[in-house]
Amino acid sequence: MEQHYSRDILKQQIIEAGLKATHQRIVVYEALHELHGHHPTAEEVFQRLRPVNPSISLGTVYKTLDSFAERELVKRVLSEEGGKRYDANNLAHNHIYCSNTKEIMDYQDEELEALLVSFFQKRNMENFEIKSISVQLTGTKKDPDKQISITRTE
Amino acid sequence: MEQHYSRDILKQQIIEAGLKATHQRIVVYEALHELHGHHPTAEEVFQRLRPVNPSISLGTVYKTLDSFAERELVKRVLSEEGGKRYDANNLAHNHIYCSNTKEIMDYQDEELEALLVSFFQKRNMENFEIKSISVQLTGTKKDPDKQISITRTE
DNA sequence: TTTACTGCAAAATGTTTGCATAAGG
DNA sequence: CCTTATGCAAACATTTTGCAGTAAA
Repeated sequence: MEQHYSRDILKQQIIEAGLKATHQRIVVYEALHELHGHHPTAEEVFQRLRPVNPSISLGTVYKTLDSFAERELVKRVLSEEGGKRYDANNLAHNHIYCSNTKEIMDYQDEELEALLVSFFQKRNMENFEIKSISVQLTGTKKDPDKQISITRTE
Repeated sequence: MEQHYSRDILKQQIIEAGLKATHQRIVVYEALHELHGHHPTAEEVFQRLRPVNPSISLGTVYKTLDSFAERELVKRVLSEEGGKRYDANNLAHNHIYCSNTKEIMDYQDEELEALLVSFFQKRNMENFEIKSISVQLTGTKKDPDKQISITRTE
């Protein structure tokens, strides 16, 4: 489940995005992978990094996340709560949001993607080029302490 | 296109939501209807109301929008930009987001809703009750000055 | 060596809170 | 009346900015 990314690989990706691979950027990027699916704010990334990197500054984390988002190394996550949240780029474009616990969970579903792509091919969007389609399920966990699981019935 | 809501009707809805229908709440609610589809922030609502209601305070607008959202009179709109945005409740759960102009446009599509509802009935969501499904199309307007139009081809 | 990035601190924004006064039911 | 909402100002939180010093390429 927890995937490992070596710093060398992360460094490479930062360089490929056209940015200098500073130590701060590498550890921010690493933290985003470790927190993948948790959609942290700049503050949360900063708090996670601080113990090990005492000299890092919050301003740098803000700037770093901004530049990552601009270069599409990470994506900004939609939020109703009104703070900027980030996630390491990945394939899951869909989110499940629990309005009780405020959790935002990633949700990947190939079949859903395919369905939507084919749906929007049949729609004629004049003057708009679709870059991505994402679905947000809002609702409530029946048992806040348990996980949500999704299986196909059919 | 621009739909009219009399203050009496708005007042009625506020009361039905279990809130006292103060003048401030009525004009905030009215502004949200007038700005429907524009997804304003508290600040934007405040600026709109100020000329006609010089005594209204920004704090009240914040509190009002909060209580409206809590009572589900209005909905909070998802944003990547990290500010709280609101909209009068309506049937369109889908948004089209232009990453160049930062516009968020409402998009209603019965057929899409039906497709998704039936899709998720076939998925077995353990421990989660879906309240609403919304689709976000991210992309770019080809001509920033023109409107986006959507037609069915098939 | 040159350019771009960092850290720091201050400023700018955005949002919430507490409380005395005012208004709704 | 009694309760709840308002306005105001202060507190708090979040994000951006400017700049001198530092590190990457």
